[in-house]
Amino acid sequence: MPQLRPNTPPPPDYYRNNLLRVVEFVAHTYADLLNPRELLYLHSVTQVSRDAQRLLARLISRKGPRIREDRLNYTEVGCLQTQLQQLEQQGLIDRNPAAPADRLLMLCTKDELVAWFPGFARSSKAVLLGDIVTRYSDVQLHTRLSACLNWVSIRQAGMLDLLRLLYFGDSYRDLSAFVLEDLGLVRYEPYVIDRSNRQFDHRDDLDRYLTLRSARDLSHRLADFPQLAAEVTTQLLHQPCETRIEQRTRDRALNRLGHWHERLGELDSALACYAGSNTHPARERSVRILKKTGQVQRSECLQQQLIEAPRCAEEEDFAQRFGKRGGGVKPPITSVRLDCATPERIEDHAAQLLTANGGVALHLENNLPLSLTALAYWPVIFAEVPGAFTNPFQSAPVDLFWPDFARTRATLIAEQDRILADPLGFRRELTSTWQAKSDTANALMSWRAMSAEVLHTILHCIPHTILFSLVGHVIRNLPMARTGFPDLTVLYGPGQYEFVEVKGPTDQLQPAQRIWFKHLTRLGANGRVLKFQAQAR
DNA sequence: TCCAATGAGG
DNA sequence: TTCACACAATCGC
DNA sequence: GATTGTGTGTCTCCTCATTGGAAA
Ligand SMILES: [Mn+2]
Ligand SMILES: [Mn+2]
Repeated sequence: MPQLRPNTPPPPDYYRNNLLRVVEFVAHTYADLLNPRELLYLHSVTQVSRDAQRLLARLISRKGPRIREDRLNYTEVGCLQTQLQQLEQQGLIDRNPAAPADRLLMLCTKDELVAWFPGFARSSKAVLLGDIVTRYSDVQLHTRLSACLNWVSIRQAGMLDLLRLLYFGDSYRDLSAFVLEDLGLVRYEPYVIDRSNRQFDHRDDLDRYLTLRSARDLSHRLADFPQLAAEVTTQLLHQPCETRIEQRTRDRALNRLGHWHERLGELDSALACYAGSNTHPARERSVRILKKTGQVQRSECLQQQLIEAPRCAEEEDFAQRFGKRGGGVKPPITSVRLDCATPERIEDHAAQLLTANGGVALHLENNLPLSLTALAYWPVIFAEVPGAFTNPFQSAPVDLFWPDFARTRATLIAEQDRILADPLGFRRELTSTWQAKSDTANALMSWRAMSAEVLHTILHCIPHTILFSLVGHVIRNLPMARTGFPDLTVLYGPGQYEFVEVKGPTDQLQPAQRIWFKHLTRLGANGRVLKFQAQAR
């Protein structure tokens, strides 16, 4: 039930109510594991006046970290100064807080800088800013700017990050999720939140997660803090992990650190990182390093382990091919000379070429297998398995991309397969789900790419046996089936179709793409690579 | 004058 | 932050 | 030609206004 219209003012309490919903959910769900400081923060938010809450909700949605007071024009907030004062007294915002000079100056437009700091050479804003910074100290600039304008910043922004994490289950979404839903742009599956399986059961779980996340963030910015690499490495190697989310976060950070050490030539440290990680591509990297450093026997031994007990498809493919040039299975390749310079995307060029004599080429990539799987197994994906739905606004169960997703739901999948096995049932299930769930958020579904028309053409041209085995493969192997599907789905007519991966002159088939071709062959589907070769001169 | 980039907003 | 591409450097036959 | 490594671009709605820099 959309309650918002674009460019039409929402009810005065709209943004405030969204904020309070977050606060109430967190207070209700996690009261037992929040510390006194955090509880006090929640209390402060609920205690300030209605108008102050309205303003706070607006401030939270602004970019920050510093916001100019003269840019706070909100009709629903009465007496701005009173509310600012109250928010400050409650410790929720700071007014005119100190900050590095260049940051403060960025609050001003270029025209304002010219007016307020006369005597500086007129040039680009960046240069002007640099000139002013070298002339004044941070403190001097603060007093000078305070005479011209006022600004505020949200205090304890970390508290709001925590609120977002506990409400949404991740840190990527924010209060705009409410708006998108209320505008009717996104719908959400009406699942029931599993109150007996919280995302974080004890304070320890939360703390471990936060520690891991900061380590992970650091592993992304090692270039800025190279001196911290060693410390983070040892910390991660000794970090206990209890849940699989923790394990995965830790593994990915370790893989990143390993890669960093590799680039610096610190191969022993790299090996240590990879040894502590249970996730691809840790063992592949180890095989390479061992080979490169002359430890041939250890390298081959590990490679043998990968072949005998691969942890994922990528490992298996790597182990089969490493050291054997031109080894492994190869998809059929058609080579074409690239005669004219093509300003357009190479995939579009290929699409035109392939459909010159009729048919339609769709640039869907992974959207084809994933969206079809979403439609075919919708009830399986949103089945209320214990612990799968712990937060509002989920577009998938927590474990959608975990290796045992399908095992946990084996019975449900088998039931759904009985419907899908029949060609008519398959078609009915997909089209009716499309209509019933249109625009409902599903991590596998791209509603834009898989329009009703596209879906009908696909069902019309690709044989049922192929589609059925394709989605069956995907739902059972989501971690690997998520990437690498060929660029183009080309539909010529009933029973006449092909999946085409387009390659430019310098492009090479990627491991994930090779793996998909392997499975397409096994499933009996038509697939090939269309390679454009540079014009010989 | 035009334009791309950015941010605010529903 | 993700995935896939573009491009460069190197390897091995 | 195959392989490996590295850097990059486009994204999670869509529209409007503002800003700052460049083209004309
Ligand atoms: Mn592609
Ligand atoms: Mn391609």
